[in-house]
Amino acid sequence: MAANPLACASCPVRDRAACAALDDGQRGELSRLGFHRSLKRGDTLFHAGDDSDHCATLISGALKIAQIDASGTEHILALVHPAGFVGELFAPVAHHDVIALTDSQLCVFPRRQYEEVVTRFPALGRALLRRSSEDLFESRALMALMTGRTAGQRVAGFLLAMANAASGSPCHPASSFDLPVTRGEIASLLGLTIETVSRQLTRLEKDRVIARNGARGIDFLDAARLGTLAAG
Amino acid sequence: MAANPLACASCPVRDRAACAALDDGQRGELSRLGFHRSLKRGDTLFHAGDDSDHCATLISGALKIAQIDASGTEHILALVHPAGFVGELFAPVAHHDVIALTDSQLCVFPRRQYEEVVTRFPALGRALLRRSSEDLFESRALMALMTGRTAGQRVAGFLLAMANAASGSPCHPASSFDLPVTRGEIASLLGLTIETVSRQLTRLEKDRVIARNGARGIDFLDAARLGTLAAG
DNA sequence: CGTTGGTTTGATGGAGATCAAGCCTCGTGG
DNA sequence: CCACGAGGCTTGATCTCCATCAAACCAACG
Repeated sequence: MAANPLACASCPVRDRAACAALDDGQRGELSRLGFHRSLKRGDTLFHAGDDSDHCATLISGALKIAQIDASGTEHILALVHPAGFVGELFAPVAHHDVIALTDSQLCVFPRRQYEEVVTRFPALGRALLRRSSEDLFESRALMALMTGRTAGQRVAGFLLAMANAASGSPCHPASSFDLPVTRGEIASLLGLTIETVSRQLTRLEKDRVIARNGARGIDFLDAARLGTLAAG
Repeated sequence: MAANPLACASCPVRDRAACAALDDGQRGELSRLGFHRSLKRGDTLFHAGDDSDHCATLISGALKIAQIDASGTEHILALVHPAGFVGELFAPVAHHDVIALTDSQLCVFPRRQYEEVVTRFPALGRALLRRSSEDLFESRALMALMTGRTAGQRVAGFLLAMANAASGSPCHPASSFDLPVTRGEIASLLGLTIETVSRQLTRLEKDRVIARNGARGIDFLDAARLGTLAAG
């Protein structure tokens, strides 16, 4: 949780994150309020129920937004990729847990001061609205991915989504990448069990649609086929 | 699609919708851009793939946001209740269909002009951001409601959610209300089949947890029990 | 090494999908 | 006024996919 001065000039997400909507002077002002924070895999950034007094932009790594249900099982509601924004500006307390899936770097801001900047620089508000709309669209896409689809369709769709996320641009998905999540996390995202996810992956490998490098590495051998499998 | 002048003064959602963030003068300006529109059950407001050139606030009634998958089945991604906002301000084309579930009244605005007002009145942008965040939270709640839960839990949770929506305030849910949706629409929302939804409802009735008035009416006989059933 | 956390594989059972009738209820027209 | 039909709803019988239970495997690490 070291409080370094922010180095926006060399920030890898400087033109994709919400703060990209600001000009240099405005960004400079915002940067004086924030600080960098590093998380290791498994570290918790926000805890459900805590005061919602900070927000953050993800610079590198990956986060999960999750919830523990009444029976103690974790449900992953969303993944956050670099340039993503987390934190609730309107609720007094956090609704969900936000946890690092891999080692991650963030820009963290005190919520109060961030809100004050939002009101002073409406362009930032617009950028947040755009991000929020995109998150909403993504959440609905995930819902569509889960409902009324078989385990095979869900896993295929998930792999395609991760390929897009891995390359940063949806136009040309990566054909070889590492999953940032464990089998259990995939299962939680897709509403399946670990075993079913594992079986679907071995099946895809047997059918020569993908190859696996260790537990996390994925290579697409037949991306087109994967697409038709996902579409069902 | 009659173009009446908007009557904000008597609008039933005037202090809950996004435009509530504006003062009277600003709202007057916005109102000159919009027009009222009535939809009958089943009417389509926006069609997936069409140019996203309008947005709207729901005054009364109920809408569904839906998507047709590759196999031709409709998936309902969200319900919209009065004071809700629909339309995409950032995408060039609509991602989803927006269809009336019951006869509905809306305020419709040309997107271009609405955006222009948003930039001029940042308070409106903030209000939209707040709405969007709430929609996002609701979408995630629906995801949590669907994943890893049995059919009984989903239906119970759905009934509670509808009771809250029917009364407008989450603090005191209605104990007697009409569902705005058909069995098929419930099934689509919950990722179940019509038959399963029907069976769960008859089961709840047999167990004296609810009573049914015709096909759409629901009375809670034992709301507490319904809550424990939903929690699982 | 042994331990630990994640992953794979196998055997079994059950919740819910699917297939197939029958049943209300409302609106239309003879 | 009643017959009729069309949607929507309920109920039953069967089947299937995935959860569950159980055990072995693998790699990293102290």
